[in-house]
Amino acid sequence: MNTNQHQLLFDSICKHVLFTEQNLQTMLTFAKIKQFKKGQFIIHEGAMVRKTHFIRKGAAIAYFIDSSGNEHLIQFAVEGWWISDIQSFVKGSPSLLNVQALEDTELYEFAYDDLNNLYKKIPAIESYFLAITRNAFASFQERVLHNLSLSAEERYKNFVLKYPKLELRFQQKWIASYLGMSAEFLSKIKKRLSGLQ
Amino acid sequence: MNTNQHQLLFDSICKHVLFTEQNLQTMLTFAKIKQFKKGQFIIHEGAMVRKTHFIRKGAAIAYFIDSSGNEHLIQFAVEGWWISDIQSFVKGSPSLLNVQALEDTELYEFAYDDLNNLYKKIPAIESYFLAITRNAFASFQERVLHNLSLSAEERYKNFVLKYPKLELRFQQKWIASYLGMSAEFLSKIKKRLSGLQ
DNA sequence: CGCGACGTTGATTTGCCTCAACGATTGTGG
DNA sequence: CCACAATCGTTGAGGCAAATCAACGTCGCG
Repeated sequence: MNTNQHQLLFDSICKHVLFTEQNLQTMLTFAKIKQFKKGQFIIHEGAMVRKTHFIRKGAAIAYFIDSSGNEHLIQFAVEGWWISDIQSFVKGSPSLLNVQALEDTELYEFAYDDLNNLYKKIPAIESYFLAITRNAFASFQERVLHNLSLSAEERYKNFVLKYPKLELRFQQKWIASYLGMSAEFLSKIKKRLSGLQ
Repeated sequence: MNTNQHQLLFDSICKHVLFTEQNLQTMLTFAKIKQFKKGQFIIHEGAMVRKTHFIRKGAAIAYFIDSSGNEHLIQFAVEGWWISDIQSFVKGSPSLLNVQALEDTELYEFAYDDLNNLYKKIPAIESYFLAITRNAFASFQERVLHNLSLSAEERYKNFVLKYPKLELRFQQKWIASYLGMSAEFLSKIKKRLSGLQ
């Protein structure tokens, strides 16, 4: 097992805390590496999976299906991002979300209990999770703020500025859902914007 | 300084991690206790305050003022809750939010750097912050989900069920703002609901 | 007591949704 | 590798949930 193949995870951690290659090796003994084909489910709604995932390759989404059968995108993830159903992960309750691979995907899977043990062995990992959880929290707060204060068109323009790569990589219906508008309306917004410039 | 007067903070921490009274005493040496009169600002928009606050008594809100001058409520807080501008706190950027006391309020103030030092002395505090940040993250995710999938009336009914005490304690205009609807529309919803039962 | 903020109610408007039909693209099995 | 299906994106018509605007009653506070 060489570090090179785990560079993405290593870098992600080093960005926030002091971390050695030895630490990484220890951490990896707690991880399962899994592969998913495009379209496969990483977590199924209703499943009891107290796990979180770090994507090494590919892309995935987490979405919710409401009582009318409409799908609502909660989160995107690509290489270097974490994805899970945080509510289920924290509370140990059944998953409310589906997490699905949108491309062939390779990821690290960590179980809740294993992480707690890891924190004891390597406190820096807990610091790392505090840092990234705080960032995720801040970005969800920003999303709420945008939902409250911006029009559909402004939200879309904002999204393209913030995530130009996601815009190209994910289908428009998912982007529309993420932004809280219908796919048809996003299509009209894009037409309007391209006509203007 | 006796523990009794700090029971609320102590309990909040003990709910998540192992914590001694000695730990609490150490933690308190890093805290400032402050008082605010009803209406006073705890954090002003634009201020550089890398601080977070735990409310011992009273009530506060964090809200955003958009480019049209409309106020949007991001967060409520009462006794036993933490409140800050998380973005500003994490990044060290100027505050985007106003944090304001809605009643006479007493709180503990912790500076970002002090907390980092505290984590080194008492690792349990970092575990505690990971736990509560994760909870806050999960509840913002739930809020996004509700915004995406529920009608205004459903969001309101949900809110009353989840926070019956907040419903009584905060003005309706703030509750409407929190739920992403106009104050007038919330008024109409309440009338409709009271008429039905 | 009087002023200003808050809450209520109704009339009108609007941003966005829904539905439907059609073109474009992608995936799949023969 | 092509044919066909399925999914996705586009466009337009019509509708609705919620916003906005305005007027008035009410409450709390200096």
